[in-house]
Amino acid sequence: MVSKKVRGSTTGRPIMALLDLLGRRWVLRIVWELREKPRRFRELQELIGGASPTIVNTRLRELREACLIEIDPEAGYRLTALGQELLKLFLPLHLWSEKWAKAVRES
Amino acid sequence: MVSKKVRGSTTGRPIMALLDLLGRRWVLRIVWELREKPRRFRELQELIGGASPTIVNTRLRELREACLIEIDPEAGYRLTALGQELLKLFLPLHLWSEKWAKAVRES
DNA sequence: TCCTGTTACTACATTTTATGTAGCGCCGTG
DNA sequence: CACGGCGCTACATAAAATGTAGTAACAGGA
Repeated sequence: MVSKKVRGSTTGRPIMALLDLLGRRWVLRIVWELREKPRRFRELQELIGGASPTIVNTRLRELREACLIEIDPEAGYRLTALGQELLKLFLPLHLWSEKWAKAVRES
Repeated sequence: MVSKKVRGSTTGRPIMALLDLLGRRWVLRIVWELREKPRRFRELQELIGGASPTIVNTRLRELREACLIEIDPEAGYRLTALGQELLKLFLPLHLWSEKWAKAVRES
């Protein structure tokens, strides 16, 4: 039973489960920080701004259960093929976020 | 001062502020549920699965401050032009989530 | 062998955030 | 003027995240 019941997603619709997973604190950030190369636990923790090890570990576990990241004992945590696909969908956010920040600042 | 200090995003980099905002509980879900048409407060609350009015209101305020949604007194809450752009970036997620769910199930 | 450092975590008390339920004030209809 | 729908707000309880400390495994050096 890999697709364990995720918080509030009782519909069974994948998009809801995904939005729920990605909407948890630090999850988007973790995936983002793994975009370049694998990272070790502590390195990752510092990159995302010093979240507690408790929650970092919890999220890493959830992401592993979701097949988005995996552990390479040689290199640390890295995105799976699936995780990389997801990241690709998110890359345009980087560019868009600049535009957004500008618009918000001017409002 | 619109770009108020968001949780943990001290870098000033827009992408970090954006990931932080979108990583808050219910935010992705709210944007998603506004994809088709404007929704009223209570309607939205039920669509996303019955989050408390307290938090729904908090998130709606944050999203308004981020210029992603706005209120139309006639119709309720709706995405701004900026919000719709963001949503467009997320639409591929819908299709991808099906593939992801399948892969996770088989793992 | 013992010391030191690095790794990935876990424990737990405190603080922050979300929930659940109730209810308020405003408006339009009958 | 009662009624229902609207967008909230109040507040006590419950859940989640933080901060700090510490554990256990492994590696290299004296």
